[in-house]
Amino acid sequence: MTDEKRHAEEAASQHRPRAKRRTRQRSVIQRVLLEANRPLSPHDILQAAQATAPGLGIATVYRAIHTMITEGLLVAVEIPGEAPRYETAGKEHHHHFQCRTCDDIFDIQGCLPAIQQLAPKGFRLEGHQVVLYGVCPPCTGMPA
Amino acid sequence: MTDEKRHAEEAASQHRPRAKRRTRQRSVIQRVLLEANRPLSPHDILQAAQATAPGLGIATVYRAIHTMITEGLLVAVEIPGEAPRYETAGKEHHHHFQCRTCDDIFDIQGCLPAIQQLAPKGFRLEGHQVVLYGVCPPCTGMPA
DNA sequence: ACTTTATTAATAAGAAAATATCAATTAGTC
DNA sequence: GACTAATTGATATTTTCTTATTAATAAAGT
Repeated sequence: MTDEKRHAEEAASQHRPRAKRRTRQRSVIQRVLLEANRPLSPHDILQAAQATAPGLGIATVYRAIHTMITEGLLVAVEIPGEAPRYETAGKEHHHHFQCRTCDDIFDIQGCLPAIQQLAPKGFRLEGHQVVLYGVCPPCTGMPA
Repeated sequence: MTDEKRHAEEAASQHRPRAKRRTRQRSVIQRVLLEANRPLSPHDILQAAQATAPGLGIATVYRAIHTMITEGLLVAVEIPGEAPRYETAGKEHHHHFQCRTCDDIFDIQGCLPAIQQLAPKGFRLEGHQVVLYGVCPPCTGMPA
């Protein structure tokens, strides 16, 4: 009856999972995102993380992304016509730049308060997003 | 030999297709886009056009979109996290508003020249896009 | 070290958008 | 009105991205 009793207790304790484990894969993924300091796609993350964690699978990347979003560590960055990227949460309001050569996304500081004036009468403005397009420093031939 | 001669002529004339036909379906699709005066998704177009052209298929909508883009009558409008919409070409530079209630996209007149200052040093700025989010007049309870 | 079970890697499956296929239809021409 | 080929409608297929499955692995507690 020991098993049954334990099961009953677990059920009573609202199906509490043992605990979140701190795995090597998840640590590597987190570090990759912190060091990149710009939005990365799941594939970007996989590529970068595999340097430190060989054999890492794409499913694990997606699972880690979901977990980290739930924990408030990551936010999704949506760029027109592109699959979502992800970057570390907590940054102050900012926008993004997409390089037309390498397709990478970069953070852009600053905003335009005047943007509040663009909404026509009758439209309730709740938020906005600015995306700049062009060529990033590396792709223009600059060292870094 | 009449047939062979005609074929030869056609081949010589660079495989010229007989002509673009002005079909009922394509006319209806074009009218829908003109009257909407805002970006529509292929599904939006299908829905609206079926009122006038019962039995219209989604494939025809996609084909018409491609044709019209090639002819310079339409342009694609990409909104973050959304499938592309399409609107009539030739409008002057403008941006878009997405309603968080109905997901519809609306044209927004005006722009922000100061946006040119947002690109950091080293980034070659070639274009930009602004998307406003909020609630459109109909969804706020306004008649129209 | 041993046990438990959350986590992983590999891959199948799913979801959504767009395209290809093909017999039937129809616009444009004679 | 008849003819020819572009076009259509219905549907299968492809493509891309994401999630589910499952046996094997490996954290964390004892």
